[in-house]
Amino acid sequence: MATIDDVARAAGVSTSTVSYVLSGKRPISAPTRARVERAIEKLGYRPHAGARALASSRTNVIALMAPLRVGVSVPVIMQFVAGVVTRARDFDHDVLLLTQDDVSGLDRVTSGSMVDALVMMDIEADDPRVPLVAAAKQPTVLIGLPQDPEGLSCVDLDFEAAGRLAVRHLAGAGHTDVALIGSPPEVLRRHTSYAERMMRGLRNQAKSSGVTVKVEACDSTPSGATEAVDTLLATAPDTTGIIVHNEGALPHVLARLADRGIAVGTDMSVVAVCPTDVALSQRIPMTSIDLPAEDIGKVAVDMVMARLEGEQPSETRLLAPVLTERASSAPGPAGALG
Amino acid sequence: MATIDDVARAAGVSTSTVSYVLSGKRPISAPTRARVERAIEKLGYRPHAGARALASSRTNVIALMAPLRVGVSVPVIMQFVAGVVTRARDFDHDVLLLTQDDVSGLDRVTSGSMVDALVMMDIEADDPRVPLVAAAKQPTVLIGLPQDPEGLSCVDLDFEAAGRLAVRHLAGAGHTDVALIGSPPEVLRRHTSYAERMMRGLRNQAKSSGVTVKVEACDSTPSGATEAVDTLLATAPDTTGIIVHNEGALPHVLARLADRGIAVGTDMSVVAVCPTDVALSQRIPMTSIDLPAEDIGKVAVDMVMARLEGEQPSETRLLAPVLTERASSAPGPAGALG
DNA sequence: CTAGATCGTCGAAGCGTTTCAACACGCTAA
DNA sequence: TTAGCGTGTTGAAACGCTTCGACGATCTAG
Repeated sequence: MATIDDVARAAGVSTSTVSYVLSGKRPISAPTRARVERAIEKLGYRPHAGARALASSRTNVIALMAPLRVGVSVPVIMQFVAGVVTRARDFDHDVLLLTQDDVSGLDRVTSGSMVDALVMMDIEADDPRVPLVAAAKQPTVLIGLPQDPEGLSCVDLDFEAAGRLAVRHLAGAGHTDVALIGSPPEVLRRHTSYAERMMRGLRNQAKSSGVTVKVEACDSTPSGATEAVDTLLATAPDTTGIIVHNEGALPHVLARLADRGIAVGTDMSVVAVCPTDVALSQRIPMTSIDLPAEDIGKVAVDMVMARLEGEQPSETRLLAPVLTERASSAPGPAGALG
Repeated sequence: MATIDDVARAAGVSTSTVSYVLSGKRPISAPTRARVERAIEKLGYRPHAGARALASSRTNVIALMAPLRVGVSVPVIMQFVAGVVTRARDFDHDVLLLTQDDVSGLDRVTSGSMVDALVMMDIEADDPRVPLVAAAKQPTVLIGLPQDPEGLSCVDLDFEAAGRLAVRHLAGAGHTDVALIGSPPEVLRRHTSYAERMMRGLRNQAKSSGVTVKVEACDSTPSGATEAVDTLLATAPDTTGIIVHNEGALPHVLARLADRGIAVGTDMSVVAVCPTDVALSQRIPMTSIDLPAEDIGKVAVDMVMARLEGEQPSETRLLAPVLTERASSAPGPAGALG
């Protein structure tokens, strides 16, 4: 492999000149720059990442910690990851992938100066990783909200607004008895922030819209979904609007409704909270509040890069929810009000 | 951050002694080792990854190129990735994630010495990336088979054997008219190796088992699946056994069969080729040939590490398929033969 | 015409490791 | 007694880059 000295020799300049051509940190005359660039081209020169990191304390790599296992919906994770990786490239950075459970990896990559910054997904209310990254010298952005986001950068969908929006949509269409089929019980038990924020928005809006709202936890399995639907219809038989905030369960919820002879979009309005492509790949196109996973990933990178460049203060950004009406929802018993 | 020199000073030894304690490449007496380890502990010392990479030409990072976008099934990708990342950790390596379309990333990470080795997923018959990695100084393992695997390390499920196994299962249960609902047309058009290997196995076994086999390409969408099922039943109405090799379409294939009043597991036997968890999360538990994505990812890492350590020759490993019988298949018109 | 900026380039000192050659020491064998 | 050996440790030279201070040369203002 050619080194920067080889390039310098070939171009008849000093090592530092080549470096400055590469980094643009000092002005270089056009002819010199051209000579250097030609030499780089001819030798197929690539700077050695390790040497660069050593000299500059910059690796041009960011760490992404993602839940590669159970729990969160797989398509959502993939979209986050895709968003992070592609946006990182826009900033000339690569992505080192860490698994959620590899907590020691945090120390490894931060103390070992393997990365310039971190992005962590799937933050829980009382996440053990949060104190670790708060102590690290690298800036971090969390996707999701911990209990106390003080001094941390966070980004997420505004689930509270999403809850309100979903209820407002159904209430506006004349539904008076609505329900949420939500996250699995263990997610609720961990007080995961997005589930709680969703419910808060839901309940507040229900109160002010004058509708009732029943909440069912739901495992992301066929049987979990069946059970949730059956329990719901047994305990709240007047329900005509359902909000599903659980991508894994969604197809099975729809299947169970169909099995029971309930026509979604006619007898029952269903609003899903999920990525658009998931909403569109159900048995009927779902009215949905988009979970813009890829966008959130991109915003996370934007934020972490901003903190890397200038000394931006930490901030929390909650993305406004957008509801798109499709075939799964329709006016309810009281008719459209809006 | 403490450096190796700080540790040496604190322990009253030379820098190189600390290095040898860390690497174990030279014998160090027990008392000295203990002093050094105590100093490391006390100072919270972590070697600087860049400095290490520069001096040793080893980064302890491997690159993983994964299709983060359309096409291949998302759960499968995630499982590959999870397998690669967890196994890499067993070898004290981290994973740098590259997207499939970032072809220039190959040059960046190899020429820039950012990684020690590469793993590439979703290889196509005539993949433009293959010549690039063949020229790189880092060893590479491909998940999937290119046209000509000469001199390359590859690993994949033995799809040809899987095709045979699926037909043997159905034929053995007395089915005489079977069908494949397979990959999307564009995948077939690219002559993607796994699809072709599957069909080859299927056809060979059909011939020797004396059953007919009809093949339908199928988009991974609700409408694509509906269309495939309808066409199949129109052109081959005697079909009693279907092999589905398309996870995205699987739920919609089952839904369409149900809509047409065909009872899967009774009127129609269906064998899926997909990860076990996908097989289990359908409306009924599917008889399936497991696509052991996580295992394949792990094997890929094992292979690439072997090539990194010793100078192992390249090899191709095809994992034997395993069929698990569940509720979606049953004896056919001719009764069980086995 | 000169003092001072400005521009373009250079030399050299790091950055924090690994690793090679060398060496001191206590053994064993002759 | 000494030559030779293995063991444990050291000093110093890389590794390939960035960046700081310095220095001519050229331009500008007074």
